[in-house]
Amino acid sequence: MGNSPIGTGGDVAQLSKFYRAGTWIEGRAEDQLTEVAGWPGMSRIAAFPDLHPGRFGPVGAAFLADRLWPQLVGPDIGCGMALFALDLPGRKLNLDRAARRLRMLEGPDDGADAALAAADIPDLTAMGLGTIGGGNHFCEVQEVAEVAPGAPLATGDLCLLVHSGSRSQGAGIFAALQGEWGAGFAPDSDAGRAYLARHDAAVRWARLNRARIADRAAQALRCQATLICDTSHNHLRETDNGWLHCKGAAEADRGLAPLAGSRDAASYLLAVTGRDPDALGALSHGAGRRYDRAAMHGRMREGRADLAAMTRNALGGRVICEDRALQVEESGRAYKNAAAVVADLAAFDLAHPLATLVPRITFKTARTGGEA
DNA sequence: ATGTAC
Repeated sequence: MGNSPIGTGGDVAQLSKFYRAGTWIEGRAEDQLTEVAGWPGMSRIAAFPDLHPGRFGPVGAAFLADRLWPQLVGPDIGCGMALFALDLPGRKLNLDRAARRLRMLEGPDDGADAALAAADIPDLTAMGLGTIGGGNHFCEVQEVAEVAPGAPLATGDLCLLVHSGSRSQGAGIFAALQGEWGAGFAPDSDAGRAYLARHDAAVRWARLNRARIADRAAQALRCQATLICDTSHNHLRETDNGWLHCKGAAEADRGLAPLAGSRDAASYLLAVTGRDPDALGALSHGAGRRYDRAAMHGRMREGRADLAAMTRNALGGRVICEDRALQVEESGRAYKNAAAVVADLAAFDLAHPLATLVPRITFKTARTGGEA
């Protein structure tokens, strides 16, 4: 199911859509799918319910090709979601005190150099390691609400969801290409090999970055963070059938995957089935944007009182986002309904919810650091 | 996405 080959010509990728008729998908995102399906050497595409328009192609899809397309990965190479269990019960969380302490994430990571040296990642520096960055990135303390049998978390537990990537490292790798990817890179070309090596390093750096952020957040909260799962959603890798590019599409080969909601809506821990080969081993990574950044400024009041109210989320939790534009652009209203995304994934038997994770403190950015 | 441009 879900297959809808487009066009009548021969050289068009097979497109599989994993969303149902009632799911909100922007027309421009589907136009982009059609466009990328016609790129040379593109064989199969899987599109997921968090699909939305992006700069070089749609976000929320996986693309199988005979060559490398760096623009389908984008500048934030290795960006992903990592979920950690905290050994701190939800009933012990003092929201205001914890929010104050988490402000230390704004500062530099004193352990970055040592962490990078231990990881032995070639040709990248520790600059920015352990920091969240901007845009849609965040570090969120969540409380487990509902759980399904087999969940590695229990109701009332706290966890940490970190969404971040390779910061200026991946952006530098992408920028160095200067847009000169032509009709993609042949994997065995000098340019292709050089990009792949740098890409792989950035993917490792980004995973390390999420672990550093979680360690720093746990330190701020006087507890320990234990990794549950970490899935990259901007990367490419070689498969038996070609080069798989994931853009806003999570790795679905790890049994588990986090799916981000928004600051106003629950995230999910998913059990991944891996049953449908047309999904190309990928999966939704979040709710997906409903409105682009510019549109959000036309949709929200931005007065002092309005912005002050945004320090609380819709569920009584806290939001630390002391950047005026980002506060509006990353409002919960900018995102689609994560529960509907999860329902679509379940309907196609791609993944099923194991735990519902309610946002308690969303940390984006602070103007000043936190208390010691 | 970006130690955020001219």
